[in-house]
Amino acid sequence: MGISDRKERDKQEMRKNIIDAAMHMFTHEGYESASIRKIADKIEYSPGTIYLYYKDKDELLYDVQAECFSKLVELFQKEATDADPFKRLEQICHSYVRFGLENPEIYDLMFMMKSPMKNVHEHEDWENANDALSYLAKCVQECIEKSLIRFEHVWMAALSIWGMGHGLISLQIGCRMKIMDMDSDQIKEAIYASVSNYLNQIKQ
Amino acid sequence: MGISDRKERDKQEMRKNIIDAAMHMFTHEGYESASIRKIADKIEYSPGTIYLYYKDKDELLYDVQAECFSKLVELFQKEATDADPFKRLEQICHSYVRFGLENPEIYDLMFMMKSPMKNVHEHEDWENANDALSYLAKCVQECIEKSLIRFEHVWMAALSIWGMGHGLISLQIGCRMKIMDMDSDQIKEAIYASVSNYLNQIKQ
DNA sequence: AAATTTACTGAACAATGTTTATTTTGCAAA
DNA sequence: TTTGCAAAATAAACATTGTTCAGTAAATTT
Repeated sequence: MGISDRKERDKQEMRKNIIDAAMHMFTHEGYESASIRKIADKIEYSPGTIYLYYKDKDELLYDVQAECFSKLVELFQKEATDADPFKRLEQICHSYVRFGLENPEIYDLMFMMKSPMKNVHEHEDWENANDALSYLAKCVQECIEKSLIRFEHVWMAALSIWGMGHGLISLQIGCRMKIMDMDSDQIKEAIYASVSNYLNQIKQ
Repeated sequence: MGISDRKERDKQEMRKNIIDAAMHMFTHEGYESASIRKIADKIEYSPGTIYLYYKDKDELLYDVQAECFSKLVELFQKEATDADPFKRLEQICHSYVRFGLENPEIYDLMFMMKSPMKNVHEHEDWENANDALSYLAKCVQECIEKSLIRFEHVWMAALSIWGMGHGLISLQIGCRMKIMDMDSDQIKEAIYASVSNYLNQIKQ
């Protein structure tokens, strides 16, 4: 059926339209401005229309999140390509930290906000993050196979590395680094340094 | 002046009243239920009254956060008392992780939510967290002085340890651990294991 | 007892996510 | 081309938010 195909295509196009508007709102005006009404305004539709394509805001944010993750994966593919697995691991971490610090609102949506995760139910998996996390996991696996890091289990290594990176980034984004008496630039340097230092500590 | 003293005491008492109600709301009904109106309802005042004691909700949440931090410090003082600095460090981390995993809403308020931090301005310090962080920092300092951990700078060690702990806890609270195909209990075990493992890695 | 300051209220405002009755639109059949 | 119908979009409404403010009650001072 050609017609229902086109209908489906139109629907996807409208969704893309909505996602793009939301994304733009997020990056340029900040999260607080990304209300359903303002997104609707931007694409020149009424607020109700968005609910013909998404059952609620969480579902929409989940799709925006997906878009963000594909940008992160792109970044990995561009910046983390060293043949040596450990160096590649360093590149991944560096890209990840920079991505977080330069795009705090987007990082928030991807790794901190609860609302986009509301529709990822128990025993379902979080598809959005699969590619990005696989990129890390594969690299970690190679590192372990070649005995480049002091870990035995891939998942534990990946979790620890992710944990360290995310911890520092999210403390900064959440303004908790105000406890340190450093200015913003010093803090960012400290975060990069801490992650590098950690990688050196697990190196063997 | 005795009268203005009593006035001040009354004011503090009312604040305590509000904080307690908010805290109870937070822990028992969850963050979403902790609206100004519901807090006002609980203490049997009108919503407007709360604004005679707090200029906005952020300021109120900041005070609730303070209460939470004093509970965390109490926990440290109860559970992290080993004479050996490294063992004490392990106790601190263990208490911190357990506190986070058992009180996700409170942990959120303390370490994740932006709103209570809105009134902590640039070049001001985040008083609420001082005692808790000092507890960690002092312990770390002793560890470094006795060459028990592979770190030279206190602040970098503290930041790294905090970063790792917070990273893992907040990923779990923010539902990001759904990427791992483990159930909730397994994930919690993995978090404890990762933190312990990290401490062993920095041990020297 | 009267006047004044303080404490509190309750209604209103603006903004949010969401639902629904109604209208507009697009398209196939007559 | 006109008619009828289904799909798409809207405008208005609802229930919540945080917050403000004019008015009222209470407490204190004169």
